[in-house]
Amino acid sequence: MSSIDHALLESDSWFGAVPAERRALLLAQASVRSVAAGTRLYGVGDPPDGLWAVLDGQVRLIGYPAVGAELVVLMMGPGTWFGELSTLDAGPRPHDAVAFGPARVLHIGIEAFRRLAGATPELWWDIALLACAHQRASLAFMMNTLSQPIPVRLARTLAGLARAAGGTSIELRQEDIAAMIGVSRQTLNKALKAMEREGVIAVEYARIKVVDADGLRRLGTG
Amino acid sequence: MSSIDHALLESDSWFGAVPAERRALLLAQASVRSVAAGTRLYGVGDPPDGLWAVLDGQVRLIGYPAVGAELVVLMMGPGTWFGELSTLDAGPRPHDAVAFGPARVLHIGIEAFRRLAGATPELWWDIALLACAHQRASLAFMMNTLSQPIPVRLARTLAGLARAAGGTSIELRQEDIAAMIGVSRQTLNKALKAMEREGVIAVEYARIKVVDADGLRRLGTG
DNA sequence: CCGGGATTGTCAATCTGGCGACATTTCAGG
DNA sequence: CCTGAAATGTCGCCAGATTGACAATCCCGG
Repeated sequence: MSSIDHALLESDSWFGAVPAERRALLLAQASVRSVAAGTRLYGVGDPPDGLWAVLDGQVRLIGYPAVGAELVVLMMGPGTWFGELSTLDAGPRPHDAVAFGPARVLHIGIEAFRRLAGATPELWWDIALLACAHQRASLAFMMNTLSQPIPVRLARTLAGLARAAGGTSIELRQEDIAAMIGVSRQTLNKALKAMEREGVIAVEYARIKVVDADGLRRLGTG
Repeated sequence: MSSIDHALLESDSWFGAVPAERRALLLAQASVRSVAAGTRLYGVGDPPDGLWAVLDGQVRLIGYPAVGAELVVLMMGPGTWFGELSTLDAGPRPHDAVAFGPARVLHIGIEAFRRLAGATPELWWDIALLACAHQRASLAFMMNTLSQPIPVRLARTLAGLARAAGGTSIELRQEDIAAMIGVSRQTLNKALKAMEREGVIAVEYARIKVVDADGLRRLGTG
């Protein structure tokens, strides 16, 4: 357990707001898993298996709007907690959680969580607030994506990805970014190139570097 | 208070699952409001003002993706509860709630709810489950809308509207339905006509009648 | 250091949906 | 029953996105 970076976890706006004694309860029950690239932590329809957090690497939440189609619902970087919805309402998982690249994750099994929450019901309250935060993020995502011109969607998505990655380097194929904002790879490439010409980002191989974060925010307010 | 239709409210999958004694607590604090068409019950950014339910008519949740643009997030018919997100996390309203047509709504003020929940903390649990249900609905909506061909989105939306209306008659202008699935009125009209030719629906003036509910489901599974 | 698979850059052809315009139909109110 | 406002049905045109194709570039493993 000594490998858990407490400062990182507390930097998360949700976990950081959970009182320290309950944070300790959760962490005491958590196990660290190192997973290979592409590992599916859970899948659509699975029964609840507890709470997760990203320690290193990135985890994607992926939905399936239709057979053969994928939609990246959310991309999560270190410090982010997820999996609270099924933990709360005991319903099936609404999406896949897949490790993008090798990752280290924190896992609290559903039985362990229920045991904890049985003794400390405030934990239910805590993850309800996590659910609220994710609900707001979902709504914001819908607003971002629907009926917005592509450059704006792209700017907002990149800003979010950069924040999730905790830096200025976004390690994603253009194809993945295209899927996130719902356009073809070719169209995305054109938009990226246009943004690069404005000096806001630098397009590299399987990577986008944010050169001018303020410029990105400005483009996202169009 | 005698004008509250208990059978209607209990038919809601969330409220119906709340234990009867807590349902009674909530209803005892609720006031009935009759509002004119277009009344805004609350708006984006407002502080929390409690829980609501639709008794008669319809209420739309509307977001604003950009200046001048509207997005109907959710359309709610009689029996539906809403407003739990801000009630739970005390954050600002993420969208407007607007009465479509004259409506009767149930309202439990935020102070009243907090007083109730102070004495009966299980109420927090209850509305957390409501939040979960809405989160799942949001995710489903995202799957429906993003990267789905128009006929599929239309079929799913109509199926949902028919269910919300509690029958086979959907009383909406084509312009409103178009806004819900994010297309122009003209495009929607074309899709409606195509669906009518397949014998699944009947298009009337400011109204859609579902003729073949099974056929609608089939089209929504494309 | 070199070859092959993966990723990106770019083009032309095609298609889809948005938009403006306008005729037609329906409804409500005098 | 008549009239005007609201809603629907249908054009054609156009901007922009998709698709398929292919060359160029990059990275990794042997």
